[in-house]
Amino acid sequence: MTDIPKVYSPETIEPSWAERWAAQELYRATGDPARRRFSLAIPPPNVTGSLHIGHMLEHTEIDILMRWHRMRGEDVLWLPGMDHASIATQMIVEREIGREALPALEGPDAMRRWQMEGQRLRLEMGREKFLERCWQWKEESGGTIRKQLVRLGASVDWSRERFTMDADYSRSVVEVFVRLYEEGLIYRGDYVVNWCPRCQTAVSDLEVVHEERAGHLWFIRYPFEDGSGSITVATTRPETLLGDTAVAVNPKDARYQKAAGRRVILPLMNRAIPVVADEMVDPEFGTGAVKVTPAHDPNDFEIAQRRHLPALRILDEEARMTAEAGPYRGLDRYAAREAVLRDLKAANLLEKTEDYVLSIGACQRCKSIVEPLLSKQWFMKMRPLAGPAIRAVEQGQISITPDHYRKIYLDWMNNIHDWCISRQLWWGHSIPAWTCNGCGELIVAREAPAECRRCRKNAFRQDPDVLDTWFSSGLWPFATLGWPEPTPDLIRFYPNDLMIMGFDILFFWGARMIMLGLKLTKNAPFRKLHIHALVRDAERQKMSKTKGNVIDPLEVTEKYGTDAVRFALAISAAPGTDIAFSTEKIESYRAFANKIWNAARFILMNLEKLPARIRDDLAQALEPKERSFSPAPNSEQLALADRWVFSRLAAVSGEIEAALAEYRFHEAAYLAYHFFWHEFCDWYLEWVKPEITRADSAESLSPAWLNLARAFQASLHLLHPFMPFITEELWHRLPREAADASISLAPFALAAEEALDREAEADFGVLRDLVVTARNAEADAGLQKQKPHARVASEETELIGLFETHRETVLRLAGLGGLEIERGKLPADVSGTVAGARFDFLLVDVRAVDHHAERARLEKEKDKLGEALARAEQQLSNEGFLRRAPREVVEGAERRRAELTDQLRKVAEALERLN
RNA sequence: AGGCCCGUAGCUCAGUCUGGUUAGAGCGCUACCUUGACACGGUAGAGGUCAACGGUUCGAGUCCGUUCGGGCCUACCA
Repeated sequence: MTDIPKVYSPETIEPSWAERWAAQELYRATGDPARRRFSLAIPPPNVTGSLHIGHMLEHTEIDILMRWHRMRGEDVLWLPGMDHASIATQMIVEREIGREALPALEGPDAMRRWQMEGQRLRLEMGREKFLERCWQWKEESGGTIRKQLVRLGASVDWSRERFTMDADYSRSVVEVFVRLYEEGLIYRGDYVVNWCPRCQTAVSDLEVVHEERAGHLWFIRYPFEDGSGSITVATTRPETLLGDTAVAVNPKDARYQKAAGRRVILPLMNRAIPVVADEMVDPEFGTGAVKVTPAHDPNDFEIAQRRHLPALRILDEEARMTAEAGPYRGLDRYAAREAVLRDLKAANLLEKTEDYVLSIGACQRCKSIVEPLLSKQWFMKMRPLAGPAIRAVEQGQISITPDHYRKIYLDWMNNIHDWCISRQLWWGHSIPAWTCNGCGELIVAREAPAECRRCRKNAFRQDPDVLDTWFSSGLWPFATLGWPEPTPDLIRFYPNDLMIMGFDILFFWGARMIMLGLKLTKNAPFRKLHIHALVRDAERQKMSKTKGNVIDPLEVTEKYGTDAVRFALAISAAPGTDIAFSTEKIESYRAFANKIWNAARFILMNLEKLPARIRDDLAQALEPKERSFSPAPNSEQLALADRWVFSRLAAVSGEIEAALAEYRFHEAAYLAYHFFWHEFCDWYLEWVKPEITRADSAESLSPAWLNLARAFQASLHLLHPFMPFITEELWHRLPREAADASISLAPFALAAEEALDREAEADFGVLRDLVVTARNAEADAGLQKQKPHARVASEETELIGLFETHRETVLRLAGLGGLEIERGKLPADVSGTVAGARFDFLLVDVRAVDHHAERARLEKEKDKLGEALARAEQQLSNEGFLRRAPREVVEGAERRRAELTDQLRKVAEALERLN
């Protein structure tokens, strides 16, 4: 029986619902062709980490939409999964291995030492063993993420879970590589790439984060070979001079007309190198002459290609000087810089040094300064892929929201560069390329070749590198559905209807998915791409572990309940604006959950008092068979409230749906919040309270009960996408016929559109105004406790009738002892008369009125009204306004003027009486 | 170097695209209320020259321009 606690404790109900939803496979997509489908693939979290608050926002937004679409009767697929996070996972596993080997280490340096030791041990243990460790890690960490998703109530289809390194998925990856290679869109070559000397791998442009740092610009003299003077170059990296193979000047630069074609002696190395002319050189910068180091600078590399200059690699994979650096061999890049500068100074070749702020690139993963390095890598040609991806967005096959991300996407696409896709790592998809041991032939194939097509030998070595993780993630929307096989799922659910992601991976992932999807499936991978906000802390700082301002979703979930956290996120999620998040915010929506709980508690407690037979009838009446509710005819007093609440339900449902359709989560959540708290609870529930708390034993289900139960149930449905747990729980506590059903599979909007009732809303509104006017008057008079008597008068016959009908309700809600209802106006000379637009109101027998406070209040009111009136009059006396403004605006102003004049007059009269 | 976003109540933000009532919300604050769902509550209230200046317009928080302040992104300036 009614053992409903006064305070809602989410922890007592959430975990069990979460498990039941998953265990019952409630969210398994049916594939039922009779229903409209709605599909979305989860942005796969990394197996490396557990979920953070940003994930929770993402999953909240997605889940709201998925639940909403499902409740609209659609066949919804939300496909879950994870990606293998090549570089990040490898780092973590290395560190683990290092930690095991050196358990005694501690202190700030421990991590780094473990990492180095792990890297060494990895090479020692070999590829196979290391990968075993990675898989082991993946099982553990992946399990954690899965548990978190379940706990957060994400309505995903677990039967279709995917991992980017599943066998089927890996086959898709190989297929894509081979196809693109055969088409010439993937190629291998020697280019200057971003090399991370710590991770020991190439990384793509996007994986390099730029940062401004204070540095220097060194001016170095390169003497002409013939001894006639010198040419001065400016550089931020003097140590790379050891690998210079030319000096370049702009051909149009008058200063260097005679220099081009001559030779200079490379300082310290005493090598003669040419001065070449190349357009790329900016005459404005530095001295207008630039040293050319083809193996360590992408620009220089291009110059070298054009001018047929050799490339000398003076730095190795660990950023130490190679044998090419002669006497500097073995030095670290920064030690080498010191040595070079010292020697230049000694040789009097360093002309000057200037302070200079330069932008420096660091590895996104480990923050080491990346080194531009010439090496053999695999690349994907992006221009041919970008064209269709630009058109798809420009022509609307894919819509990107909020709108300004569309422009950012197009801008990036239009300036795209080739993508370095090979990584010198072990954890990931091996590149399906083999080199013949006999003749060196390169063979790219779906499977290991049996014999060389050129020399017929049968010994090969496979390319040791793996693919960038984003290469495989780029296939996510279709590879998860079985592509390239035409599986039923692929046919049914591809292209996806929607993709939601954070801005930080728009280029990494979103753009590449679009390009690859269009290329490989001839289809956009999704029709809509929505970019969600970033969750920041209350001071709008980015959350980070080092700052210690992170909000851990599981922690706050346990403390405040998933529903509260979800709701706090949703109601803060205005498109295009970052979210300032705080536990205070969560607390206020925990209060909302508590409010819902207590409304239910009230209803359920009274429901218990009804005879069992009536409850059975109610259970039947709550089955939404016709998928729409409207108010059952009721007593005159209650009918208005019923009509009103169903009208509001119908209107609010529509507004929420409109907001959700445009990803205005904040608005949708607010609408549900405001309706439930400030309409359903504050007015409807209060209105019908006496009727349902009455203890008499009814023979049959009363319309009051039927309407209340239905309105409450319909409210739960509206709230369910935002607060799945509490709504599911309460929905089940209502009398039900089928115990195994779930609110998540029931219709979203239960109130029928026919329930929209403007007349009921208007009438209810006037009564509400009367109650509020009375409360105001009582508060002003300091009489909240006394239950004073009052008079109300109106010149409208209908209002008189309305007031008469609802006199009892008004008395109760306003806390009045009695109410005279009169036709006409109230005498203006009686102190305390409040004039509304449609009625006058007066407290009678008011003794202790604070005249001073009353006067102050009235003065203020008068000023406010006066200002508003002046504005209206000014507008109406303006001929331009009368001539040009639309009629309804002018009429509105006229009406306002009339109302304000009336109100102002009454306030002035009241003031006069006081004096 | 280019581009984007933001500046509205003490705090966090809606509202600006599509100009037109007396500019809203949540939290916080003040007063009153232990009324039989809820003090994670109820009732009422205080609090804003919408960053500044100029322009367009009958009318600007909303459109345009400039300035100031804050944040972000892209880029091969050696």
